[in-house]
Amino acid sequence: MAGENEPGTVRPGGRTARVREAVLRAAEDALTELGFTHLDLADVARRAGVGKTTVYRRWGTVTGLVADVLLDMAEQSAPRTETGSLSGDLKANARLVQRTLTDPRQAALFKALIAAATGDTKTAAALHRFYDIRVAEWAPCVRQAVERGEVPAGTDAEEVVRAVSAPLYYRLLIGGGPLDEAAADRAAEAAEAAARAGAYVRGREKPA
Amino acid sequence: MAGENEPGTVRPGGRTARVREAVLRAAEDALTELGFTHLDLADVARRAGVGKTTVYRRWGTVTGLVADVLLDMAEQSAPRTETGSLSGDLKANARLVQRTLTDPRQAALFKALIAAATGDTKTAAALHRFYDIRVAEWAPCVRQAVERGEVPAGTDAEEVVRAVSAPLYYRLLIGGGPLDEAAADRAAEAAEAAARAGAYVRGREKPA
DNA sequence: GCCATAACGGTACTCCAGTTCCATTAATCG
DNA sequence: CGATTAATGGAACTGGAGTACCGTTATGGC
Repeated sequence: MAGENEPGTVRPGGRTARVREAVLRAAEDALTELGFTHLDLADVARRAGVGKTTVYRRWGTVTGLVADVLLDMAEQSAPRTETGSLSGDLKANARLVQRTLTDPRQAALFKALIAAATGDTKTAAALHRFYDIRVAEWAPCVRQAVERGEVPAGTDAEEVVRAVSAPLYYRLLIGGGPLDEAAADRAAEAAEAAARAGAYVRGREKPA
Repeated sequence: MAGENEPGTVRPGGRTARVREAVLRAAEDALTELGFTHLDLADVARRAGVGKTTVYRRWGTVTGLVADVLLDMAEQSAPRTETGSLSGDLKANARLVQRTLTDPRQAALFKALIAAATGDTKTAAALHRFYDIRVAEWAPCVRQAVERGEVPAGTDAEEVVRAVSAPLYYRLLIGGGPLDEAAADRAAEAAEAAARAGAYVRGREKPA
């Protein structure tokens, strides 16, 4: 995550790009294995087969490196499945999130990313961007439900998608209950029920 | 968070207790001001007016100290308000959480606590305990709603309370939208609508 | 293909988080 | 109140995270 005229901006090709790739991959591995707390930039450099001077010059701090990891992750997008019904789509989304947060390696990585974002504004912005993109990919299924009349007009599609994820992340980070398929299905059903009841209609004065 | 026969267990009175108090207060201040990332135990010792050797001996690591802060916070409980209706109670809860997470100092502290918990099992356990207690304090208002027939029998009261908080914490840590009263009210309404629809009934096979 | 220089990488250095050691203080038991 | 020793706290030490310096590599423009 280089600043204004930081190294890597004038000659971004060839070696510079290769170094970035290697360092970001190494950073993901290190975050997964060690977590945010025990991350050491010299260790990342070693894993990447790169001089530690380079890592310190281009990324500077652990949070700065994590911010760049997030920018990189935001580019690769995963396609969503389509089931035809709001219930089916939301459940598919919930299960995808649940599987991600249950996989030991991915769970560790996401925890590390979120922890890093709590301490640095730029990292937080990169995290928001990452999730905004992911949420936007799933929002269309809610808009289709609005068109089909399953859900009130004016419903905030993004907010419904976030409502599916929120309880699952709550368990991952805060509450710590089981993160199983039942939890995923409950999250999807709750979001759907709330959406049908009009809880996510934008700019109301009073509840329906 | 002393282990089996760590210092402080044989003679817990007098000075030892005073040191613990001073260190925990100083740790809260430091976490609030600097965040989890930049916390330094020597700095905490200085703030507490205590030898840094003592802090390292009794708490060892930053996450260890945070775990003890959480155990301490879990003891002091805040009473809830009662409005008589489920809608009113959940909204009161949502607004309380929203105000906490909006206050700059408290928000910083909670972010730091959650970030610390992502990296250490014991700290995570202490965090779960803290929130289990807070959730349990608010669960009765949902149980009363079940008795009044506002919500289906078999509804998991704790899960409803967690559902109110989840979207607010999602914004704080992950999504980053506005954390205002409208967001709080929406969270409360959504949880209520989902609860009425039976989304939080325990041990169902199929959705209602 | 050649030049100017952006970017990398090794080495040596600094500084402070975390440890070790031991003298001092005071909590608990009788 | 006095003895025992748990617990604290100062001071000196150590290792490694982060920095500075400078020679080497190879990118991008001509």
